[in-house]
Amino acid sequence: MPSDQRRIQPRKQPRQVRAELTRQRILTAAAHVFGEHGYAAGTTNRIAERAGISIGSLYQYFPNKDAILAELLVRHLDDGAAIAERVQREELPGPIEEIFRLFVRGAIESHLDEPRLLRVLLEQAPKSTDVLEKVELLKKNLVAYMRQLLDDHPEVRVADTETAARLIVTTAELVIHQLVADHEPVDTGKLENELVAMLTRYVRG
Amino acid sequence: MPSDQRRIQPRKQPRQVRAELTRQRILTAAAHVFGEHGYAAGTTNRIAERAGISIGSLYQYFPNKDAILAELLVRHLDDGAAIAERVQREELPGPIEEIFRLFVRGAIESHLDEPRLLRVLLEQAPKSTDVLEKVELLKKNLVAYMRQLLDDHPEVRVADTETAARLIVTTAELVIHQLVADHEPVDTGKLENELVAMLTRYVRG
DNA sequence: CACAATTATGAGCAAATACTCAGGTCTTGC
DNA sequence: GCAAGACCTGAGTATTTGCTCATAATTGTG
Repeated sequence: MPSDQRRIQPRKQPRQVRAELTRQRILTAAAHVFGEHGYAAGTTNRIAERAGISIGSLYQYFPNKDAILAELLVRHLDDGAAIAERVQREELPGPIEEIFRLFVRGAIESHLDEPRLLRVLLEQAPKSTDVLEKVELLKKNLVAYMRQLLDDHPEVRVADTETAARLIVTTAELVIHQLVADHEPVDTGKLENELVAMLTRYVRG
Repeated sequence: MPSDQRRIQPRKQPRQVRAELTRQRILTAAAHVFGEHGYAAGTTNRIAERAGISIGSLYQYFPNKDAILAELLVRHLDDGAAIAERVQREELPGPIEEIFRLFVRGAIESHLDEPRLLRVLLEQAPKSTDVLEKVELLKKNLVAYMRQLLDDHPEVRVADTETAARLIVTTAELVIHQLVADHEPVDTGKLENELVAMLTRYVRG
């Protein structure tokens, strides 16, 4: 007998084209609404209204409100993981500045559309065990990779590479989230340059 | 005729000792509850329960839920402003590293108790015009001061001091918020050292 | 002690909102 | 062209929660 996980799985797997289309509409609308109103004020009825469907349809594809936000978050995390892997797969004999630049640029790019949503995702996302683990895992991987990079690269001159790696990953993540979604957004080119400069000079000592 | 601002002012000014004591209890309880459950799930009934008073008493001193969180935020901002002023008033002919250290240490210290609350304050605080302006003002002052510092100090070698100042203030604020409240909190001494090192090396070029 | 002002109480109201379900409409396969 | 299943609808339900108000308890004052 299958375990009781009905509350997380969607009610129906879409089998017709219009169904998949409805699903997409819901997610797109949810991204907008959550980004605009935050999680609490982003009501399911508002999402359905924006998507141009009825509230009933929404609950045919998502068992509850959390599941919608969870799926948006998972998508973003998968994007981030893909970017990180891509960077890690490339050859990395060049100066550490170039490696930092690849990371920072990738991170900035993945935050350009829907910047407000992403802050909501990470700041107000319900602390449901499931997705939070995924967040932690991705971050731990990033920190671990960063630490190895610091350990191996000849240019690097910091003593505590563990703390340094954590600081670097945290800084890049937070600053990008904040400044991209800011009221008076910075020029992303400048942001990239300055952030890369800060990180590079830091590890060079 | 006085404008209709009854909804923001507390219902009563405390005139007896026990009243002021009740007010404090409410704020202390609210700090705990908001820090533990977040803003939305931090219900007024829960706050009253934790404070050991009735829900009615709570609404004798605060006109609504937002006002409680607003007062907590204002208190924190005033603390921050006081620290910033104190640092700015001191003589600053020394190396820029020492100035950064004063700032960073002050910021870390003011986040040591109730670190979770502070994240809630800045991340989920309702965007009520009133308090948000205070936040923006404090931040603008900090950025302005930092920029002047960068412009004047001989050690500094960054081209765009405006962007640099913004990056520095944002970085310090966010990283401290994040890492102090983290699941596996960093050693604050290490955090101070590494953060100061990063900022210093950045502006020295 | 009297009695007025201040403070405390908590059951309950009104509004918001996540979610259901009984019954429709559209698509598909034969 | 016609069932059968897939999809959609939206008024309504159950619950949560911010907040009120009539009443009671406590404190200050003469």
